[in-house]
Amino acid sequence: MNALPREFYARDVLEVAPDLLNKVIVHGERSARLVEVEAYAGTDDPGSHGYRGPTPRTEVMFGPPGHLYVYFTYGMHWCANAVCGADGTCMAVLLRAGAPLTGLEVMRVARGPAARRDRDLCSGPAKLCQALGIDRAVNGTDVVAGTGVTICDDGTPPPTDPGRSTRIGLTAGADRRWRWFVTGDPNVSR
DNA sequence: CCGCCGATCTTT
DNA sequence: AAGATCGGCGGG
Repeated sequence: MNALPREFYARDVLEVAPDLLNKVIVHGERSARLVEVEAYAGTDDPGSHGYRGPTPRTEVMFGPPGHLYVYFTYGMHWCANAVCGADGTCMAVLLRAGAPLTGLEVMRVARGPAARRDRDLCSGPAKLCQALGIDRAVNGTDVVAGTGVTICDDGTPPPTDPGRSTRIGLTAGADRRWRWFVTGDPNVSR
């Protein structure tokens, strides 16, 4: 299973986001197949953390593609994005949900008693990070290098006709249909 | 299954 | 003061 090359990410986020469906995110022995993503397009996008320009929090999104932008929200949750586009631009794909593949025992411990079923492990952006052990420690790390958090291609193609909708949980920029998901997958968030 | 509410703290 | 969320609880 090969890490996706840097060029994969060095494109417009609206091309990269649907292409990330069915790719595999790996962290140590834990892995999950991505089934739900959202695109965020920086300074043109009122829904993006980067809308008002770079800050200490968002500087990773303005950097080179193929890195992880991890942010903390609601006082308790981590969420992860794959940074896209050219260095200096601000584009990222929020990794919203995955189908657990390996390391399910470790994921269950990490997620705690709320995760009764397998589909409770990775079926949301903060659940995915908690299950995979993604937090501040891996913000800015390279997902191409093959060390640490890596996004891989195991040969499964993206769906030819993915589900599509507006993004979830936004007030600003809520009208853009920049969410893609694997239709019918039980791990897609609600 | 659905909807509401509180938790908790960083960022602006 | 609000936020790219989640889990528990109550009702249908």
